[in-house]
Amino acid sequence: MNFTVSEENYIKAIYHLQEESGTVSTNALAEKLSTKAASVTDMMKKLSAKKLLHYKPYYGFTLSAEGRKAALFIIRRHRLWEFFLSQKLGFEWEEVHSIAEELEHVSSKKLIDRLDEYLGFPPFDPHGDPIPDHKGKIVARNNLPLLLLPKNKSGVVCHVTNQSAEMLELLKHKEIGIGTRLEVKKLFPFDHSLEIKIKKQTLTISEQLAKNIFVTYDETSK
Amino acid sequence: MNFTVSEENYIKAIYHLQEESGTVSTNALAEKLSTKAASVTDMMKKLSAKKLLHYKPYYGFTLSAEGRKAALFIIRRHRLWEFFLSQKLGFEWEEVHSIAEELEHVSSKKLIDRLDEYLGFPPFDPHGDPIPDHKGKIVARNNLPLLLLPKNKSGVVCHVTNQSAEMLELLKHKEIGIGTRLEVKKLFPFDHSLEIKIKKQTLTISEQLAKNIFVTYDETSK
DNA sequence: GCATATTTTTAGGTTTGTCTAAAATTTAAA
DNA sequence: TTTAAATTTTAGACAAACCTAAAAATATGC
Repeated sequence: MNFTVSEENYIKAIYHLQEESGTVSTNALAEKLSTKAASVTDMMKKLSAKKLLHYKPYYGFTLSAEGRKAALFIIRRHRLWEFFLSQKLGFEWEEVHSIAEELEHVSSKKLIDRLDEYLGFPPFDPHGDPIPDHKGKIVARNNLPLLLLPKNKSGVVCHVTNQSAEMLELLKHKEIGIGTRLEVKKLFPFDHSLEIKIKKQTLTISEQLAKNIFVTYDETSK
Repeated sequence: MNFTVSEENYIKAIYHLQEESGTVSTNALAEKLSTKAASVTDMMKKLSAKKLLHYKPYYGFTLSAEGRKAALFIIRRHRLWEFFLSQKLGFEWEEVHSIAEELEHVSSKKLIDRLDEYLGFPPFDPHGDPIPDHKGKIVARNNLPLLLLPKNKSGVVCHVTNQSAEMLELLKHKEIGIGTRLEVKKLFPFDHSLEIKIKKQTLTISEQLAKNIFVTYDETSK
């Protein structure tokens, strides 16, 4: 199967929306892709004719097995390039997303499998998202939203959901990254802000930021 | 300046045709791009409106200074990716061209400059073609067609012009690559074939193949 | 349960890059 | 130098991916 750049962007966006919220509406997809609802409807007809999604007019759509498989290969390419950019070319994590957005459409399977090997088959990209393997298989992540981490128990940041440059800039400023070990010390009901400890420092983060941070909680650790 | 994939392919093709034969005709360009003359005329109007080429209907076209600069940056991207594919990912030299053809359209300048640095600022790609630097400057090559290499003087292969998979396959079979040192032993007037010596072996190559091989001739060597 | 608001689809139009067929222009040949 | 051949351009169409505005269908409020 070979897709246009536009088709690939739609497939990927549908996959992500399904992950985030289960359902995908025409308007939600239009917003995600910065396009208009009418354009989405056009493309839905095209993709459903190609059997990539189940589509019933007015009742939304979901990816077919084949569509999901296609999405996973696009995501594989995206995340491997992100890893390459960050690891080999020294890009900051807030820069990699937009460049990988272009590289992901280069579709030689051999290229991607070789790149994967060259990078040492990394299981996660720089944002902590899992990288599908050469068969499109993705590892399950055992993670917890930071807001649910028990107080005074340490966790390790493994994933951030929102990948806007704005949020990544804030995380970088606070020196929070994938792999950072931290503890929640206090929760203020007034504005739902949290006080957390990283190494020796104590700092405050907003509810909005905390919602986007996921940690692995290692029950045996201190 | 930002170009579409199509515009970039036209700019690059015009540059190469100019290099090869000085002039560029509508038909030659159409053939090079596997398209039709009418499509070429359409694009010529577009590119000349963008001041990338000098165009007078019925009298051909040449790249403007700006068009040449654009071409050199596209070629820079292409050749750096070729080098990466061959050097880092272990691709054979006949495989790199078509993959680089896609990668070259990813246009982040920062990406390419970082890649260049990562690769150690290579001056030549795997086919021996020079890689323009970050300012678009290209080094002059001091090379000689194999047919003009004096008999019994050794030269080093530095460049092959035809980059079809067919020719590269043949070169690989005969174990001739960039950097191979060889000598011309005999020239047969009947079919213009050559007998050459590589290391300890003697082998025969056709005129057709020899025409596409260029060597550096080091006068001080044996 | 009906009227109104929201969402989604349809209808019709635009741009980019392509095509075929016909017309215009230049080149070559007799 | 005049005519035939080859090349190039124009004219008109088409597909992909997008748009706006209007119509259709679904969801919501009273």
